[in-house]
Amino acid sequence: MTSYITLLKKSGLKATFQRLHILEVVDKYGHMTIDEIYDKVIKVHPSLSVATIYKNIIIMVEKGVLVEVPIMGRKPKYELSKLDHIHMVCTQCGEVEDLACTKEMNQILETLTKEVHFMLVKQQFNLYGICSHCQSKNVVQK
Amino acid sequence: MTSYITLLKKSGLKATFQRLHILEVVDKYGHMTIDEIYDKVIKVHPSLSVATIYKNIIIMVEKGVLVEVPIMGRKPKYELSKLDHIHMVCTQCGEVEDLACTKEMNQILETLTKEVHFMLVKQQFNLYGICSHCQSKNVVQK
DNA sequence: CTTCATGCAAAAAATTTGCATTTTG
DNA sequence: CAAAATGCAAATTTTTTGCATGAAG
Repeated sequence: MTSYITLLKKSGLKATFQRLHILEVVDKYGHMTIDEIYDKVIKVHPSLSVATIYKNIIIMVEKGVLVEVPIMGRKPKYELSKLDHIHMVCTQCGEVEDLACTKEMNQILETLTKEVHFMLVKQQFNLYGICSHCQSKNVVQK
Repeated sequence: MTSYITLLKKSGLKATFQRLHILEVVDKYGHMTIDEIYDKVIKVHPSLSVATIYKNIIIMVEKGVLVEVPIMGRKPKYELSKLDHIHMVCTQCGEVEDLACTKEMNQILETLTKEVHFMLVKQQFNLYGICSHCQSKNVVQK
């Protein structure tokens, strides 16, 4: 908790309970949509208003505390800022899992973008498929 | 034009003027948001309704004719289906350019996902940065 | 005690739906 | 012709805004 406070203050934001709860929930679940965050936070803080969620997500993304993870065919999710990594999106259950980027990949991308004079700042990789959990569920059901 | 007709019919969709215009516009500009598509198509087909745009984007994505390209902090764009490739998104002008995937990258991803038992079906890579065009504009302005 | 954040309600924007009419194959 | 698609208007859903009140530093 105390680390979230530091994080917010470093970013020039006041450490309100609403923000702390949002960060806690996002951290705990890894990747969440706005309404998933709202549903979770309202349980521990029933007076929370949707407007506050929206305002906070927006400002925390602006300040770099959160990162928006856009996903094909679904609502975007949000995660805590961390080193660039790969997202494995399960097209069945919608869950997102992280995978570390390899050094080789980063080098390849650096080379490729340099060739076309694109000033690379950030990368987002989404892999779509079926997660191991859904795969085993599918086998059982058949 | 005639190839779009074939494409639609192969996908089990009737080749209406509305759909042909949508495909033409998306093909011409590469990557477009729903309202960009609407704005362009309405010029050649003024009676077009927004509902038709939505219905068609949805069904053409379902049928695999179009692909949704989700983008951090912006509305999703749509493109014609083609081999997986990398998107370079300019954070300044919002334009999206394509970059071919390399064989090495695909192999790395295959290995990585196999390790964690993720059944990989499709990939989407977004690189965010400043396109060469905006870079030169920026220099001039300073 | 000043600045910033919240919550509420209203407004605006984006998307979806139902249905009568038209178009396509 | 039958099936599918369109256009319109209304209904939902999602997001944004303004402002009075309350909390944080």
